Amino acid sequence: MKKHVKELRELTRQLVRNMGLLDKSEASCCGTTLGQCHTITEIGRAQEISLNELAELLNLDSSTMSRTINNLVDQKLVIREVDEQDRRYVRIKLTEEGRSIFKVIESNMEIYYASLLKDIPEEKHNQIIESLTLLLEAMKTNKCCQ
Amino acid sequence: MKKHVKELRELTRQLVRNMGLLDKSEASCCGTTLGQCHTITEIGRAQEISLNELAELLNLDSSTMSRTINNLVDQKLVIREVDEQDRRYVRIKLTEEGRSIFKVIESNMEIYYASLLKDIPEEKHNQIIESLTLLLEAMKTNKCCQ
DNA sequence: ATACATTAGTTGTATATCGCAAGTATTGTA
DNA sequence: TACAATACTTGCGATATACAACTAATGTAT
Repeated sequence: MKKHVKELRELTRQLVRNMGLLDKSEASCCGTTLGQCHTITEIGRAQEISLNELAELLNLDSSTMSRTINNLVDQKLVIREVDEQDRRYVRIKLTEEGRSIFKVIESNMEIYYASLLKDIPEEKHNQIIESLTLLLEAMKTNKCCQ
Repeated sequence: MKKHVKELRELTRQLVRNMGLLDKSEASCCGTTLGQCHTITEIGRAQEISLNELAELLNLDSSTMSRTINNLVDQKLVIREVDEQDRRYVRIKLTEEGRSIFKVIESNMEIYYASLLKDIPEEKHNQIIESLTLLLEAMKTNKCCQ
Protein backbone atom coordinates (compact mmCIF):
# COMPACT_ATOMS: atom_id res chain seq x y z
CA MET A 1 0.00 0.00 0.00
CA LYS A 2 1.29 3.43 -1.03
CA LYS A 3 0.45 4.99 2.32
CA HIS A 4 2.62 2.51 4.21
CA VAL A 5 5.59 3.32 2.01
CA LYS A 6 5.42 7.01 2.84
CA GLU A 7 4.79 6.34 6.51
CA LEU A 8 7.67 3.92 6.76
CA ARG A 9 10.02 6.35 5.09
CA GLU A 10 8.95 9.17 7.36
CA LEU A 11 9.14 7.10 10.52
CA THR A 12 12.59 5.69 9.80
CA ARG A 13 13.70 9.18 8.84
CA GLN A 14 12.56 10.55 12.19
CA LEU A 15 13.97 7.58 14.03
CA VAL A 16 17.40 8.09 12.51
CA ARG A 17 17.22 11.78 13.24
CA ASN A 18 16.36 11.05 16.87
CA MET A 19 19.12 8.51 17.09
CA GLY A 20 21.52 11.05 15.69
CA LEU A 21 20.59 13.34 18.54
CA LEU A 22 20.97 10.50 20.97
CA ASP A 23 24.40 9.81 19.53
CA LYS A 24 25.36 13.42 19.93
CA SER A 25 24.27 13.69 23.53
CA GLU A 26 25.72 10.29 24.31
CA ALA A 27 29.02 11.33 22.80
CA SER A 28 29.09 14.70 24.49
CA CYS A 29 28.18 13.24 27.88
CA CYS A 30 31.14 10.86 27.74
CA GLY A 31 33.41 13.69 26.63
CA THR A 32 34.22 12.39 23.17
CA THR A 33 33.13 13.03 19.64
CA LEU A 34 30.58 10.84 17.94
CA GLY A 35 33.05 8.78 15.95
CA GLN A 36 35.21 8.29 19.01
CA CYS A 37 32.21 7.18 21.04
CA HIS A 38 31.27 4.52 18.49
CA THR A 39 34.86 3.43 18.20
CA ILE A 40 35.20 3.00 21.95
CA THR A 41 32.00 0.97 22.02
CA GLU A 42 33.23 -1.41 19.36
CA ILE A 43 36.67 -1.83 20.88
CA GLY A 44 35.12 -2.37 24.29
CA ARG A 45 32.83 -5.07 22.98
CA ALA A 46 35.54 -6.86 21.06
CA GLN A 47 38.11 -6.42 23.85
CA GLU A 48 40.80 -6.29 21.18
CA ILE A 49 40.46 -5.73 17.48
CA SER A 50 42.42 -4.85 14.37
CA LEU A 51 42.15 -1.57 12.55
CA ASN A 52 40.56 -3.08 9.45
CA GLU A 53 37.96 -4.96 11.43
CA LEU A 54 37.08 -1.76 13.21
CA ALA A 55 36.88 0.16 9.94
CA GLU A 56 34.54 -2.46 8.52
CA LEU A 57 32.31 -2.43 11.58
CA LEU A 58 31.93 1.32 11.42
CA ASN A 59 31.82 1.49 7.64
CA LEU A 60 34.80 3.79 7.43
CA ASP A 61 37.88 3.90 5.26
CA SER A 62 40.88 2.45 7.06
CA SER A 63 42.70 5.76 6.73
CA THR A 64 39.89 7.53 8.55
CA MET A 65 39.90 4.80 11.14
CA SER A 66 43.63 5.11 11.61
CA ARG A 67 43.35 8.81 12.33
CA THR A 68 40.44 8.34 14.71
CA ILE A 69 42.59 5.87 16.61
CA ASN A 70 45.40 8.43 16.61
CA ASN A 71 43.14 10.87 18.43
CA LEU A 72 42.06 8.26 20.95
CA VAL A 73 45.67 7.27 21.56
CA ASP A 74 46.56 10.94 22.10
CA GLN A 75 43.78 11.07 24.68
CA LYS A 76 45.19 7.93 26.29
CA LEU A 77 41.91 6.06 25.87
CA VAL A 78 43.31 3.45 23.50
CA ILE A 79 46.61 1.70 22.86
CA ARG A 80 48.11 0.14 19.75
CA GLU A 81 50.01 -3.11 20.14
CA VAL A 82 51.91 -4.73 17.30
CA ASP A 83 51.19 -8.47 17.00
CA GLU A 84 54.50 -10.30 17.30
CA GLN A 85 53.20 -13.33 15.37
CA ASP A 86 52.25 -11.22 12.38
CA ARG A 87 53.87 -7.84 12.60
CA ARG A 88 51.46 -6.34 10.08
CA TYR A 89 48.62 -6.55 12.59
CA VAL A 90 48.04 -3.92 15.20
CA ARG A 91 45.95 -4.94 18.18
CA ILE A 92 43.79 -2.07 19.37
CA LYS A 93 42.72 -2.11 23.01
CA LEU A 94 41.18 0.22 25.56
CA THR A 95 43.31 1.64 28.34
CA GLU A 96 42.03 1.63 31.89
CA GLU A 97 40.58 5.08 31.31
CA GLY A 98 39.07 4.02 27.99
CA ARG A 99 37.45 1.05 29.67
CA SER A 100 35.84 3.25 32.28
CA ILE A 101 34.38 5.47 29.56
CA PHE A 102 33.16 2.36 27.78
CA LYS A 103 31.35 1.31 30.93
CA VAL A 104 29.73 4.71 31.27
CA ILE A 105 28.51 4.51 27.68
CA GLU A 106 27.14 1.00 28.12
CA SER A 107 25.37 1.90 31.31
CA ASN A 108 23.86 5.08 29.88
CA MET A 109 22.56 3.20 26.89
CA GLU A 110 21.08 0.51 29.10
CA ILE A 111 19.30 3.13 31.16
CA TYR A 112 18.08 4.95 28.10
CA TYR A 113 16.62 1.95 26.31
CA ALA A 114 15.06 0.67 29.49
CA SER A 115 13.36 4.04 29.94
CA LEU A 116 12.02 3.85 26.39
CA LEU A 117 10.47 0.47 27.01
CA LYS A 118 9.07 1.60 30.34
CA ASP A 119 6.99 4.16 28.44
CA ILE A 120 5.58 1.60 26.04
CA PRO A 121 2.86 -0.90 27.05
CA GLU A 122 4.49 -4.22 27.83
CA GLU A 123 2.28 -6.17 25.45
CA LYS A 124 3.77 -4.18 22.58
CA HIS A 125 7.39 -5.03 23.37
CA ASN A 126 7.50 -8.29 21.46
CA GLN A 127 5.91 -6.75 18.42
CA ILE A 128 8.45 -3.92 18.40
CA ILE A 129 11.38 -6.32 18.50
CA GLU A 130 9.80 -8.40 15.75
CA SER A 131 9.11 -5.34 13.63
CA LEU A 132 12.66 -4.04 13.82
CA THR A 133 13.98 -7.50 13.04
CA LEU A 134 11.77 -7.76 9.97
CA LEU A 135 12.87 -4.34 8.79
CA LEU A 136 16.52 -5.17 9.23
CA GLU A 137 16.20 -8.41 7.33
CA ALA A 138 14.51 -6.61 4.50
CA MET A 139 17.28 -4.01 4.49
CA LYS A 140 19.92 -6.67 4.13
CA THR A 141 18.51 -7.88 0.82
CA ASN A 142 17.48 -4.49 -0.55
CA LYS A 143 20.11 -1.95 -1.42
CA CYS A 144 19.34 1.53 -2.61
CA CYS A 145 20.21 2.90 -6.04
CA GLN A 146 21.07 -0.28 -7.87
CA MET B 1 12.41 -7.36 30.68
CA LYS B 2 16.20 -7.09 30.52
CA LYS B 3 16.43 -9.09 27.32
CA HIS B 4 14.19 -6.69 25.47
CA VAL B 5 16.36 -3.75 26.45
CA LYS B 6 19.46 -5.31 24.95
CA GLU B 7 17.61 -6.43 21.86
CA LEU B 8 16.08 -3.04 21.32
CA ARG B 9 19.41 -1.33 21.67
CA GLU B 10 21.08 -3.72 19.27
CA LEU B 11 18.30 -3.53 16.71
CA THR B 12 18.11 0.26 16.68
CA ARG B 13 21.89 0.35 16.51
CA GLN B 14 21.88 -1.86 13.44
CA LEU B 15 18.97 0.02 11.94
CA VAL B 16 20.77 3.33 12.29
CA ARG B 17 23.91 1.81 10.84
CA ASN B 18 21.96 0.50 7.87
CA MET B 19 20.24 3.82 7.43
CA GLY B 20 23.63 5.49 7.49
CA LEU B 21 24.70 3.29 4.60
CA LEU B 22 21.48 4.05 2.82
CA ASP B 23 22.15 7.73 3.30
CA LYS B 24 25.62 7.37 1.91
CA SER B 25 24.61 5.48 -1.19
CA GLU B 26 21.63 7.75 -1.69
CA ALA B 27 23.84 10.81 -1.44
CA SER B 28 26.53 9.42 -3.70
CA CYS B 29 24.02 8.28 -6.31
CA CYS B 30 22.59 11.79 -6.54
CA GLY B 31 26.09 13.22 -6.76
CA THR B 32 26.09 15.13 -3.49
CA THR B 33 27.42 14.69 0.00
CA LEU B 34 25.21 13.43 2.78
CA GLY B 35 24.49 16.79 4.34
CA GLN B 36 23.75 18.29 0.96
CA CYS B 37 21.37 15.46 0.16
CA HIS B 38 19.39 16.01 3.36
CA THR B 39 19.38 19.73 2.80
CA ILE B 40 18.02 19.37 -0.73
CA THR B 41 15.30 17.08 0.55
CA GLU B 42 14.17 19.57 3.17
CA ILE B 43 14.25 22.54 0.81
CA GLY B 44 12.38 20.55 -1.83
CA ARG B 45 9.66 19.62 0.62
CA ALA B 46 9.25 23.13 1.97
CA GLN B 47 9.56 24.73 -1.48
CA GLU B 48 11.15 27.74 0.19
CA ILE B 49 12.61 28.04 3.66
CA SER B 50 14.79 30.25 5.81
CA LEU B 51 18.26 29.33 6.93
CA ASN B 52 17.33 29.02 10.60
CA GLU B 53 14.33 26.83 9.89
CA LEU B 54 16.56 24.58 7.86
CA ALA B 55 19.20 24.48 10.60
CA GLU B 56 16.56 23.51 13.13
CA LEU B 57 15.13 20.76 10.91
CA LEU B 58 18.55 19.21 10.45
CA ASN B 59 19.76 19.88 14.00
CA LEU B 60 22.72 21.90 12.85
CA ASP B 61 24.24 25.16 13.94
CA SER B 62 23.18 27.98 11.66
CA SER B 63 26.82 28.65 10.77
CA THR B 64 27.22 25.09 9.54
CA MET B 65 23.96 25.43 7.66
CA SER B 66 25.07 28.65 6.06
CA ARG B 67 28.20 27.04 4.73
CA THR B 68 26.35 24.00 3.45
CA ILE B 69 24.11 26.38 1.54
CA ASN B 70 27.22 28.13 0.20
CA ASN B 71 28.38 24.87 -1.31
CA LEU B 72 24.99 24.17 -2.84
CA VAL B 73 24.84 27.68 -4.27
CA ASP B 74 28.31 27.18 -5.78
CA GLN B 75 27.00 24.02 -7.39
CA LYS B 76 24.00 25.97 -8.71
CA LEU B 77 21.53 23.66 -6.97
CA VAL B 78 20.16 26.31 -4.63
CA ILE B 79 19.60 30.06 -4.66
CA ARG B 80 19.43 32.63 -1.89
CA GLU B 81 16.82 35.36 -2.21
CA VAL B 82 16.67 38.26 0.22
CA ASP B 83 13.14 38.89 1.46
CA GLU B 84 12.26 42.47 0.53
CA GLN B 85 9.68 42.73 3.34
CA ASP B 86 12.23 41.79 5.98
CA ARG B 87 15.71 42.10 4.60
CA ARG B 88 17.15 39.94 7.39
CA TYR B 89 15.45 36.85 5.96
CA VAL B 90 16.97 34.88 3.17
CA ARG B 91 14.63 32.66 1.22
CA ILE B 92 16.35 29.49 0.17
CA LYS B 93 15.01 27.71 -2.91
CA LEU B 94 16.04 24.98 -5.29
CA THR B 95 17.14 25.88 -8.79
CA GLU B 96 15.80 23.93 -11.75
CA GLU B 97 18.77 21.59 -11.46
CA GLY B 98 18.30 21.29 -7.70
CA ARG B 99 14.68 20.40 -8.21
CA SER B 100 15.53 17.64 -10.62
CA ILE B 101 17.96 16.16 -8.09
CA PHE B 102 15.26 16.43 -5.43
CA LYS B 103 12.92 14.43 -7.66
CA VAL B 104 15.53 11.76 -8.18
CA ILE B 105 16.02 11.47 -4.43
CA GLU B 106 12.30 11.27 -3.73
CA SER B 107 11.77 8.65 -6.36
CA ASN B 108 14.73 6.54 -5.25
CA MET B 109 13.51 6.60 -1.67
CA GLU B 110 10.00 5.65 -2.74
CA ILE B 111 11.36 2.71 -4.71
CA TYR B 112 13.59 1.66 -1.85
CA TYR B 113 10.95 1.68 0.87
CA ALA B 114 8.44 -0.01 -1.38
CA SER B 115 10.97 -2.78 -2.00
CA LEU B 116 11.47 -3.18 1.75
CA LEU B 117 7.76 -3.64 2.34
CA LYS B 118 7.47 -5.98 -0.61
CA ASP B 119 9.82 -8.34 1.24
CA ILE B 120 7.77 -8.29 4.43
CA PRO B 121 4.45 -10.16 4.82
CA GLU B 122 1.62 -7.74 4.30
CA GLU B 123 -0.09 -8.62 7.58
CA LYS B 124 2.98 -7.28 9.42
CA HIS B 125 2.92 -3.85 7.79
CA ASN B 126 0.52 -2.26 10.23
CA GLN B 127 2.41 -3.57 13.22
CA ILE B 128 5.69 -2.19 11.88
CA ILE B 129 4.22 1.26 11.44
CA GLU B 130 2.70 1.09 14.91
CA SER B 131 5.94 -0.10 16.46
CA LEU B 132 8.02 2.69 14.97
CA THR B 133 5.42 5.21 16.05
CA LEU B 134 5.49 3.92 19.62
CA LEU B 135 9.27 4.05 19.67
CA LEU B 136 9.34 7.59 18.37
CA GLU B 137 6.82 8.77 20.93
CA ALA B 138 8.87 7.22 23.70
CA MET B 139 11.99 8.89 22.35
CA LYS B 140 10.34 12.28 22.48
CA THR B 141 9.81 12.07 26.23
CA ASN B 142 13.06 10.29 27.08
CA LYS B 143 16.36 12.02 26.58
CA CYS B 144 19.70 10.39 27.15
CA CYS B 145 22.20 11.44 29.81
CA GLN B 146 20.04 13.71 31.93
C1' DA C 1 65.46 -18.92 -2.87
C1' DT C 2 64.04 -14.96 -5.02
C1' DA C 3 60.76 -12.14 -7.40
C1' DC C 4 55.96 -10.84 -7.19
C1' DA C 5 51.52 -10.49 -5.02
C1' DT C 6 48.83 -9.73 -1.03
C1' DT C 7 47.73 -7.77 3.31
C1' DA C 8 47.72 -4.27 7.19
C1' DG C 9 48.29 -0.09 8.20
C1' DT C 10 49.91 5.00 7.71
C1' DT C 11 50.58 9.48 5.40
C1' DG C 12 49.61 13.16 1.76
C1' DT C 13 46.14 15.80 0.07
C1' DA C 14 41.85 17.94 -0.45
C1' DT C 15 37.31 18.70 0.98
C1' DA C 16 33.40 18.56 4.12
C1' DT C 17 31.49 18.98 8.61
C1' DC C 18 30.78 21.05 12.79
C1' DG C 19 30.06 24.41 16.58
C1' DC C 20 31.42 28.41 19.34
C1' DA C 21 32.32 33.12 19.32
C1' DA C 22 32.31 37.40 17.22
C1' DG C 23 30.83 40.05 13.60
C1' DT C 24 27.27 42.71 10.16
C1' DA C 25 22.87 44.17 8.79
C1' DT C 26 18.09 44.72 9.63
C1' DT C 27 14.07 45.29 12.32
C1' DG C 28 11.44 45.86 16.69
C1' DT C 29 10.77 48.41 20.99
C1' DA C 30 11.11 51.24 25.10
C1' DT D 1 16.66 57.68 19.24
C1' DA D 2 19.18 54.48 21.79
C1' DC D 3 19.09 49.59 22.78
C1' DA D 4 17.56 44.92 22.15
C1' DA D 5 16.42 41.19 19.29
C1' DT D 6 16.64 38.64 15.05
C1' DA D 7 18.72 36.51 10.88
C1' DC D 8 22.48 35.42 9.01
C1' DT D 9 27.74 35.31 7.92
C1' DT D 10 32.71 34.92 8.97
C1' DG D 11 36.87 33.64 11.73
C1' DC D 12 38.69 29.96 13.87
C1' DG D 13 40.04 25.40 15.21
C1' DA D 14 39.08 20.71 15.34
C1' DT D 15 37.31 16.56 13.41
C1' DA D 16 35.69 13.60 9.66
C1' DT D 17 36.13 11.70 5.40
C1' DA D 18 37.94 9.17 1.27
C1' DC D 19 41.15 8.34 -2.51
C1' DA D 20 45.66 7.58 -3.79
C1' DA D 21 50.22 6.60 -2.86
C1' DC D 22 53.24 4.88 0.34
C1' DT D 23 55.94 1.48 3.90
C1' DA D 24 56.44 -2.81 6.06
C1' DA D 25 55.45 -7.58 6.66
C1' DT D 26 53.93 -11.92 5.02
C1' DG D 27 52.51 -15.42 1.56
C1' DT D 28 53.27 -17.77 -2.86
C1' DA D 29 54.81 -19.38 -7.27
C1' DT D 30 58.35 -20.59 -10.20
